[in-house]
Amino acid sequence: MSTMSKTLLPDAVSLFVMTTLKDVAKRAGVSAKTVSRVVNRDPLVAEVTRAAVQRLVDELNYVPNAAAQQMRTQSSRTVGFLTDVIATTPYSVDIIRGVQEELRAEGRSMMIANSGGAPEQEAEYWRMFRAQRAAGAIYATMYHRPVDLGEIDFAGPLVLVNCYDRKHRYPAVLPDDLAGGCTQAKYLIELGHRRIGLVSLNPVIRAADLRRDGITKAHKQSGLSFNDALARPGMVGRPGGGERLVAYEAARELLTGRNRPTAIICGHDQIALQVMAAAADCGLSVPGDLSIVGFDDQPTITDALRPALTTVALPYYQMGRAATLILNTLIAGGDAPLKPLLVPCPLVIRQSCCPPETTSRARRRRN
Amino acid sequence: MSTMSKTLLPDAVSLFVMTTLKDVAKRAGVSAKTVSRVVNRDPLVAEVTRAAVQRLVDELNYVPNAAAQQMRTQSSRTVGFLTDVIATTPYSVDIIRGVQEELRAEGRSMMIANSGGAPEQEAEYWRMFRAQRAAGAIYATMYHRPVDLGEIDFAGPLVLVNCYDRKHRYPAVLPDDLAGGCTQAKYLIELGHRRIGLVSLNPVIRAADLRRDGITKAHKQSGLSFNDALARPGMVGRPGGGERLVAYEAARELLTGRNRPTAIICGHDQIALQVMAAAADCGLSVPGDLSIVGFDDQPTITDALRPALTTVALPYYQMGRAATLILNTLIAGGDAPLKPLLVPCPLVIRQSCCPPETTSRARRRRN
DNA sequence: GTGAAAGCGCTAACAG
DNA sequence: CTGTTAGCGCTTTCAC
Repeated sequence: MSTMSKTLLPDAVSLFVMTTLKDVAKRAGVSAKTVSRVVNRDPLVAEVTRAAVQRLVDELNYVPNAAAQQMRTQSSRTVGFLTDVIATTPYSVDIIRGVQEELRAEGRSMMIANSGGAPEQEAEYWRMFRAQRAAGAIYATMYHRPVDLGEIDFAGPLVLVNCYDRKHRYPAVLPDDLAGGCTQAKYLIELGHRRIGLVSLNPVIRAADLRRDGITKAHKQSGLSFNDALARPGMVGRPGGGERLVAYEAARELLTGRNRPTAIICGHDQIALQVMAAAADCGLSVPGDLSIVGFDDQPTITDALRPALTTVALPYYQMGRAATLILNTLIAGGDAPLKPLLVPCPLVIRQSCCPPETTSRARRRRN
Repeated sequence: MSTMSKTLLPDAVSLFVMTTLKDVAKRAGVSAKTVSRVVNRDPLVAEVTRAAVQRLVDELNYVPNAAAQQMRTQSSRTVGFLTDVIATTPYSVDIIRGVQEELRAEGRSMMIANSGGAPEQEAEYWRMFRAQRAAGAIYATMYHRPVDLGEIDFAGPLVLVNCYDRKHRYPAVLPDDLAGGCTQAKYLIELGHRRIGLVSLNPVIRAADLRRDGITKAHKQSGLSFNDALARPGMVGRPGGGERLVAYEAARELLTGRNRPTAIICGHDQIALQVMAAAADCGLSVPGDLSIVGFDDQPTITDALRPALTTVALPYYQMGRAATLILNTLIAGGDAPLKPLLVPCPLVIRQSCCPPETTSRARRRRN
């Protein structure tokens, strides 16, 4: 049995008359304030009263009206979450999961909006967050990039995820792409590879540069140097409009050219997918003849590939949590780190890499 | 310049004192009600007054307090969106996009929550929606399945997406998996294939049965019959815990056995990925020696594969929109369809299928 | 056309 | 320990 009854407003917007504090108070024979105390766990209530009221609260299934609470306390438990293009990189939605997990811990709720990248829609949603009097907001992009937020129509604390404001006005949480690139290269170097190829992200993307720097750094740390002749872009065109995968062709070039690499670092798992296809078409076995390491760790690809793909994970879930922790601190009046928080990208070892020497032997062992 | 000023509550919860109706009214030298009229586009306001008030509204950047509106009108523009495990099937988040698109058209906002499948958390979130006095709710699962919602602590209208209540108490929007399976088979049959294999979804999943029925139906319609001996599960184990891909092994069985199929229908794109790997390892070229058709249309896989994967799309975005249209109708006091709404799954033709006769010739043409 | 008064459900401040 | 009063920001009702 529900305690709500349905009625209709003139404009046919449905309305649920729900149990109120007063209802509970009346039935309990106490004042509204006492019920309020019980519901809010105020210890200054006699145990007998508390129990009696609580019983009625449960029985009537009373849930306080958040709007009324918000009005009275002048404070909101709602946080706004705004994204550009949700789900272009599928697992980036894990950011949402992470955010929600932390919000839940603080008893906050999340109002979500997705602008599709259109500035007018963004403005509309900031306004919506303002209308809700959101206590704070998180702005997330679906790939790592700088953003121009301009003058935002929202005055609460704001934390950026996967992006950063060019003017550094807001705290940001970013994947540590430089270290990630370093991790990719280091792993291959430690396996013994010396001719390492790169089929990179779209060069116009910030992560592409950072990863490249990481790869160079890893080589330097081992007293080696990365051979630029073995690097090719795996994607070209404008991101979010006409971007094209050319990793297959790039990989074929690398694999049929002189000085064929024994391992290839990929800008992401889709690129790895194409590099694997190119290897197969060149008659090379993976990892026997060619080791491949991806980026992102998109389970639908990495687990499904044969051999399963060794990759570096984008820690979206952790980034969502980290951003929310910062936001919670800001809402509570605390301070945020001045510099972007870099979240590490862990290596996920599967079956697509092995030492270069043991080629045919390793391959046989594997079968 | 912002019109908000920041202060702190005793418990350090931040609060923004924002412009109110009264502020605008005072500055405009009119009553609060008049400002309310202007903001709500009530035509019964003198044009001069309207313009003057509007100017101040813009200048002070006044946005009505949704909580106060909700209290006074006893009606909420908020809709709750609850999911089980967001992002296990990556593109299922497109449901969110679809929902949001339709909500925006109605000026509603969305409160999102994700239970991870835990019943206690679900209960917590229904409570949260109740606290917000949400006008309605959408419950979405990340793969097509029946759900036991039990007694839900929410009395507003509820629409299910990608799932249905065993007791059929709520309207549901589902992908038309039967027709989808039919589409897969029909396409191959029309290309001329007569020995069609199937590497299916986990048999415990409802869609597996429906698709199978569709495949059988397509064969019947062409006066053929589907050969059960060419069917294998591509996934085994409990979904959402220990589920394993075995499509590679299944495909090898089919491809090395007698009566080798000239085409394989896959339960989803990851399965197709493994089938493609198996084909390559058996020395078969795709589509020359073997046509492959997937399901889901996960762009990260289908566009990245070489050859690009012909597949049947799961219409998540449309499903989200359809569910929200139904919800909007219900909120407005209208009726919902009694039977689940089946959304068609369109065929997306790429490069992984061709007629069976032209094997080697087609292959050469393609290169 | 416009304004004054009342009240939605809740809690802060204070009184008892 | 418990109750009373007042008011958060808005819109409904009704009067002018």
